[in-house]
Amino acid sequence: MRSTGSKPAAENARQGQRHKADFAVRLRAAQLRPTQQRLALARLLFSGGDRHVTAEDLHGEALGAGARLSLATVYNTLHQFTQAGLLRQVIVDGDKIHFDTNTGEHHHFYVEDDGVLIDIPGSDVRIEGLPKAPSGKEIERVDIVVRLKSRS
Amino acid sequence: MRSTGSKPAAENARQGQRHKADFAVRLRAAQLRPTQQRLALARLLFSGGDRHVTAEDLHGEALGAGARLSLATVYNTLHQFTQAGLLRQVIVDGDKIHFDTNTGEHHHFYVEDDGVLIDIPGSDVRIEGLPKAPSGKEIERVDIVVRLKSRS
DNA sequence: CTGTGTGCAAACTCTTTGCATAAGT
DNA sequence: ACTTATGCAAAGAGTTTGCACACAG
Repeated sequence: MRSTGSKPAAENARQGQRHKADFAVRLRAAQLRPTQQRLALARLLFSGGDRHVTAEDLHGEALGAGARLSLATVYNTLHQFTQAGLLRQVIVDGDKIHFDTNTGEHHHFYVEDDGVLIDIPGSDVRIEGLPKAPSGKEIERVDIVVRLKSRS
Repeated sequence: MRSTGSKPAAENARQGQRHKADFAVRLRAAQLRPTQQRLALARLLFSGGDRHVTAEDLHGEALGAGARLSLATVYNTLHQFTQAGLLRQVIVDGDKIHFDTNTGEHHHFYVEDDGVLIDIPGSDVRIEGLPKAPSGKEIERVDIVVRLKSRS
């Protein structure tokens, strides 16, 4: 992971107000009204580095941060964000859907014991010998999940 | 089914019944009693080539084939088979668990439109540049899922 | 016989949905 | 004002579980 689109700290520091506005602009660009709930979730999701959350995680976090929203809204919002390309879903277990703020090409370690996801930069990994898609189909995405267990 | 009396091992050697006996032996090796239901499912799963099924699929198939068993038993059996190493789970969508009769190293195409899985032989594929597992963890398995969509 | 497996239905988890209310523009 | 989101609670899908009965050894 190099200089991939990360903004220099200077730009962020330039204008204190800009942060909030950024999220609003970003939401608007996705044709989503910047409501309080969506802004709160966007702030939690996109303020720091890349994150992996489940709906429940994020709901709890939002409540803890003082936001007032329902789990249903979190689900709705996560799906809207996903559809808008701000998030991506990661399927690793049958139980929960994980949402990933890193929408670039990359893969995952999955720690089965505690359900934690860890990014593997896509640039590091090369896959060879993959057959091409059956006729009539095209490859939408290639996901690699490296399942980890604690060493005993 | 047929003889209510004792089934001497000699019957296993009988040619005509060899198939069935094979399944019974296989189940027994996994410390699973070869009950009617388990035999019926084993027959459906392992008679032909490799298969991918969901619990509901298999239940419907079994009923269609004249077996009399409940969905709960199918779930129980699939998990027992999985634990015994006869099957393996494939997680590709959050909705259903797919069970794969191919327990060897291989990967999958996943056709998102209709939920169909297609094997990719593991021998064909090579992955390079994968970071090694974080300390304290070890790699249990590497799964590749190639998601396909219909070309428009 | 004795213990294990099965069936049934209820319980459970995660996720989605419908509709009245609230908020955004 | 007019439109779009939200909250709530109920519904929904897939899967699991508890217990009485049935079957395999």
